[in-house]
Amino acid sequence: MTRYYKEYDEHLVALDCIIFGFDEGELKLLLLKRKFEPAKGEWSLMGGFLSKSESLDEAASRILNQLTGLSNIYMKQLSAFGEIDRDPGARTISVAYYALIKIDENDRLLAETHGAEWISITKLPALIFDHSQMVDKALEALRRRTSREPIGFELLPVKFTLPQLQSLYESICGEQLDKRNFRKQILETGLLVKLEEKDKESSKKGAFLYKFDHRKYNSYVEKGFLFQLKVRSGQIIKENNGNVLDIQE
Amino acid sequence: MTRYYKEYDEHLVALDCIIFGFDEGELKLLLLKRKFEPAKGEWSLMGGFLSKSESLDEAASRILNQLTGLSNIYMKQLSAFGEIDRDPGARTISVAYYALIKIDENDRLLAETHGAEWISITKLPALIFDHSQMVDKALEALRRRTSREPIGFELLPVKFTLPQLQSLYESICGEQLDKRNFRKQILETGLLVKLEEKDKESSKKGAFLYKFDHRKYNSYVEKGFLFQLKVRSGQIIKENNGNVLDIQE
DNA sequence: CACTTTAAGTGTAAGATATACACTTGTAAT
DNA sequence: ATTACAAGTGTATATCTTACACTTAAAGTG
Repeated sequence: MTRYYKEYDEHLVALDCIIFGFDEGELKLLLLKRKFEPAKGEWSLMGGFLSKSESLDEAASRILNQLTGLSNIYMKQLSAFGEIDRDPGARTISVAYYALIKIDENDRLLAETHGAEWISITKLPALIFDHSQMVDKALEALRRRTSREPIGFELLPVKFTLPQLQSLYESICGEQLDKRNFRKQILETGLLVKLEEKDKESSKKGAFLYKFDHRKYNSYVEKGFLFQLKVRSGQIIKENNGNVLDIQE
Repeated sequence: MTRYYKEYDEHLVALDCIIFGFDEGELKLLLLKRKFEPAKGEWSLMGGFLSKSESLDEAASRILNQLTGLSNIYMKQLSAFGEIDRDPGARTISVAYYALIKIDENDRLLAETHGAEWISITKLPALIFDHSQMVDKALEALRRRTSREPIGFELLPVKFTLPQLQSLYESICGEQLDKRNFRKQILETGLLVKLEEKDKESSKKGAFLYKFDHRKYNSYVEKGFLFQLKVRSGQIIKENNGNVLDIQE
C-alpha cells in the first residue's frame, strides 16, 4: 500500500468494553482490577490496544473474548474518547464499545481468573481515567436502544419468563412497570413464543418460559416495521459509593 | 508525561465532518472536491488529521473552522470508523462528527474559495472511501436527535417563520407534516417567541417571525422536562445519481 | 389433608394524545 | 376591484396510555 499523509502525528488507539450482564434481578457490569501501571490495582473497564492488522470492531471483539472467552456477542460502538490527558500513561484515543452478555451462558470462572467481577450498576466503584464517563454514556445508549430494538433478550438466557423480562426492563429504565401493561405490550409485538415448560425458580406456581422469535423479528425489520417499547429514560438511582454521579460528560 | 504502553502500534487518526445546512427548503451537505491524492478530484467530506496537541473535539472544530470560518457551531461526534482498508492512502482511523450550520450566517464565499459546495441530500454524488456510509449514519443520528432535542433551530436563522421550520422538519424526517398539527405541537412547547415582524420573502401576506427561547429551554432541561417531537424516522428518498443507497453499514 | 403463602396470570374503563380535515385572512400584483 | 397565493386557525374522532384488583397454581406447614 502506498503510504500518503506522511507528515501527520500517529496515536495509540485503545478499546474499552462496557460489558453488561443481568443476574439476580440486577443489571451488572463486568469490571476488573487493573494489572499494570499506571493506576495498577484500581477498578477499570476491560481494555486493550488496536493493532495495525485489525479493524476497530475486530479489536473490540478480540478484547471481549480475551476476558470472557465468548464470541459472537452483541456489541456496539459507543463513542470515541479523545481528551488529551484522559490516560496519564500516554496520549491515547479510546474507542468504547458496549457488549450485552447472557451471564448464564458465560463461564464465570474464566472471568474470575482474570480478576474480573460482575458489579451491580447501582453499586459501581470509582473507575480509572474517564471510564465512569464511558459507563454513564453506555447506560444512556442502552436505555435509548432498548426502546427502539429488542436487545433485552441479549441479556437473558434463550428461555426466560415474563417476570424476568420485566425485571430486566425495569433495571434498564430504572423504574417500576405495571405488570399487566408490560405483558400486554410485549406480547402484542408477537415476537415472543410461549413454551410448554415452566420455570419454578422463583415461585411455587412457576412461570411459563418464552423464547424470542429472532426469525420473525428479522422479517419485520426487513419489512420496515418498527419495534417500539414505551420505556422511559428514567435514571437508575446510584448508591453513593462511587464517583459515577460526579463525572459529567 | 511518563510514557507507558511502548509496545503498541500507533495510528493516523483522521476527523471527517458531515456539515448540514438548510437552504431553499432543502437539507444540504457541504461537500468538497478532494485536492490531494489519493482520490484527488472526487467528492469528499471535509476532513483532516488529529495532532498530538488537541482533543478529538478540538480537532473537529478546527477542521470545520478551516472550511467555513465559523466557530461555536453545534457539533456532535457521530462514530469512529476503523476498517483496515477504509482509506487507501494509509491505515487511518476516522472519527466522524456532524455539524449543524445556519447557512445564512455563513460566508458562502469562503466555502466556495475552498471548492466546497452545498448539495441537497436528495442529490448526493458518490463520495470517496466510506464517506457515504458516514453520511447515512449522520442522517439517522440527526433524525433521531431531532425528535429528542430542539436542534432544528441550529439550522435556521435566529429569526424564522413557522412555515420555514415545518419545511425543515419535513426535510429531516422525509415526510409531509400537517400544518395545523405541526403548529399546535411546536407552539405547545412554549419555546417559541412570536415577534412583531413578518417575513415577506415567500408570500404576499407574510409570515410572522419567531425566535427560539434558548434560555427557557435550558431551564426546562435542568428541571428534567423533555422535549419530544413526534417526528417519525421516515426515509429521505434519494434520487438515483449517487451510491448512497448501495453502501451498507 | 386443609390451610397458608407466594408469585403468576388476567381485562376493562377513563383519560390523554394523535390524527384528519377545510375555510378565512392579508397582501401584492394586475 | 379582482385575482392569486401562502399564512393562519379549531374541532371531532380514533387511538393509545394508564390505572387498577382479583383469581390461580403449587409448594410448604401444622
